[in-house]
Amino acid sequence: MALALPIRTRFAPSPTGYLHIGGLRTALYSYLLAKQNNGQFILRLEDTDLKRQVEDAAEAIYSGLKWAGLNYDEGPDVGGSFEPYIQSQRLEIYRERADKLVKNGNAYYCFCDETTLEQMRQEQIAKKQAPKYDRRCLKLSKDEIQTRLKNNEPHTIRMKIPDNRVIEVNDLVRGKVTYNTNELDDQVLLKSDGYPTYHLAVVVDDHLMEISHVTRTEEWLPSTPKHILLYEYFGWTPPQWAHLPLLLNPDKSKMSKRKGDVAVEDYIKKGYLPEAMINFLAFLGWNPGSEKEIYSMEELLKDFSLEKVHKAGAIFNIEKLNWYNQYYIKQVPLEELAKLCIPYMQGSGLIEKFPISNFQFPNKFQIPNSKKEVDFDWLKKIVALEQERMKYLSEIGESTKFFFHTTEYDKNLLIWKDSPEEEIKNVLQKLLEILEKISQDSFTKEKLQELIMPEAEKFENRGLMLWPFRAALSGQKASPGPFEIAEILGKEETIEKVKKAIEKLQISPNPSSYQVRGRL
RNA sequence: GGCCCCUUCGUCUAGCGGUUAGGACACCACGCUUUCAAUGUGGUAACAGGGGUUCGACUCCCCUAGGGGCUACCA
Repeated sequence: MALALPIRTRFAPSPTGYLHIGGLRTALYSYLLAKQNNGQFILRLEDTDLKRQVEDAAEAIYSGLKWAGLNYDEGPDVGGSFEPYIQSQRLEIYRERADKLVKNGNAYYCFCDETTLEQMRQEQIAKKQAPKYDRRCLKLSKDEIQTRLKNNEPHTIRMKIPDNRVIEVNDLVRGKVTYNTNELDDQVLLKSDGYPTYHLAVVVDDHLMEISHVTRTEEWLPSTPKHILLYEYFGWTPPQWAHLPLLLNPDKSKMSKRKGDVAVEDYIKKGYLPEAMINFLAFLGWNPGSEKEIYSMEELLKDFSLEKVHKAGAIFNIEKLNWYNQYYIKQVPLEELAKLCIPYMQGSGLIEKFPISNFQFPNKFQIPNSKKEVDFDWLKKIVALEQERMKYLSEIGESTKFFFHTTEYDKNLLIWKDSPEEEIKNVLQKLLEILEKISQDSFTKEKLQELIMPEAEKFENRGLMLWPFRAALSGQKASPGPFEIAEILGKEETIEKVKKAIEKLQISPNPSSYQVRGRL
């Protein structure tokens, strides 16, 4: 085996304003490859398209990677010995390299403007030819080039692709792929605005930054022969390539913004845990070959290997992500989970926001539009009830709102199966009597259960009492059980809610709901 | 259109010449159960098609079909 060079990988997104979920997986694989070999993982921003500049776009990338635990050793915001890591700050470097290629005859000036090129393309398409630059500027005389340059005519620098050569790409996941240079276009390397295209910049930077393994998605495979040629022109040793399968929409098209949530930020907002996201993403295109499905980052570092990466694209299946997330939510210690839930409770208006500058975690939380104040332990109890029900953290607002506010519900919700309203009312009356006898001090789940269950058992089906009880407290079709809710609510509020339910049943039935109930 | 890549249950996948084609998600049924969730048990469900090679093909080769990517002074 050859002496192994230090492994350096990079994640090189273009800052578009958000971190793409597919980008995160690419970053993950790159990170794993570097870190499992004691190598370095680098972040580089490829902002070479002026038309797509987005203000503060880098921030989403930094924070998304950090959220996922993909800490980079070098990058724009952390520095490193190959600075700068932002391509728009390296323009001189690319210009210099491009000039060198022109000097060596591997590239040439092109003065064609966009309309000329577009016209050319249209004509070629009309003639059913493959659109390709016709090299008209390659035929320009030295003198003409000189005068046009002197006149400051806008121009680009194009790569000169050799005729009829077979270029072999040796890809770590795809094996050997060959291309004939006749199919390649004379790629623009330096644009007329002085910015490099991806192709120039990526080759120059990967070389200068001593990247050993280029991991990127499959869409780049067709341009790899151009990159190989550039390495050759420069006299550099190319890196190893690994072209990863694409992440697909359910309709099998490349995942895009138009077809659903594609920004990591969206998933954070929804309340996905980084552990779940990493585990899920890792398995989209790779698996250990065993039946183990739960993987922490440490375990991934141990078992991940490029050889086991798939070739076919993988559909981003949100159901599976949900399952992973639910699994990981159940693993989080309650104290921590409750803390994680607080921003979501604030976001949905369950509790007041507190100043972010407050480093101190508050002891008391205000409930909006109410004088009520609750403490962290109380919130923790609520979170405990939801822990095994939540698919993602943002559900907490909807599923627990009845603990915080009085909520409206249809009185039919109180009806157990086909029981007459009158009977439900009596049951709730009976329940009320029991509740009133319990002191606030012993208003616990256990005590309530001890006193109420025997009463409920007297009915043919205990649901006759337990259902209306639960419905009265939650006002929801689905919720935790009545005893758990009652304990958290406390005696006063529990009784208030039961009374309210009884009142509902006393109001004369409104005709429409009567019909909805149906006599069928 | 041209070039390239890909193809096992609906989805993520195991399989690397001989398996009752395995697992997970989802789905369905049953159990537990006041609802939901969780959980337990069981179930439905796949080798794109056609040729070869071979004693034997999901596995190797070829063709076809289907899907995807690229084909910009975007990445």
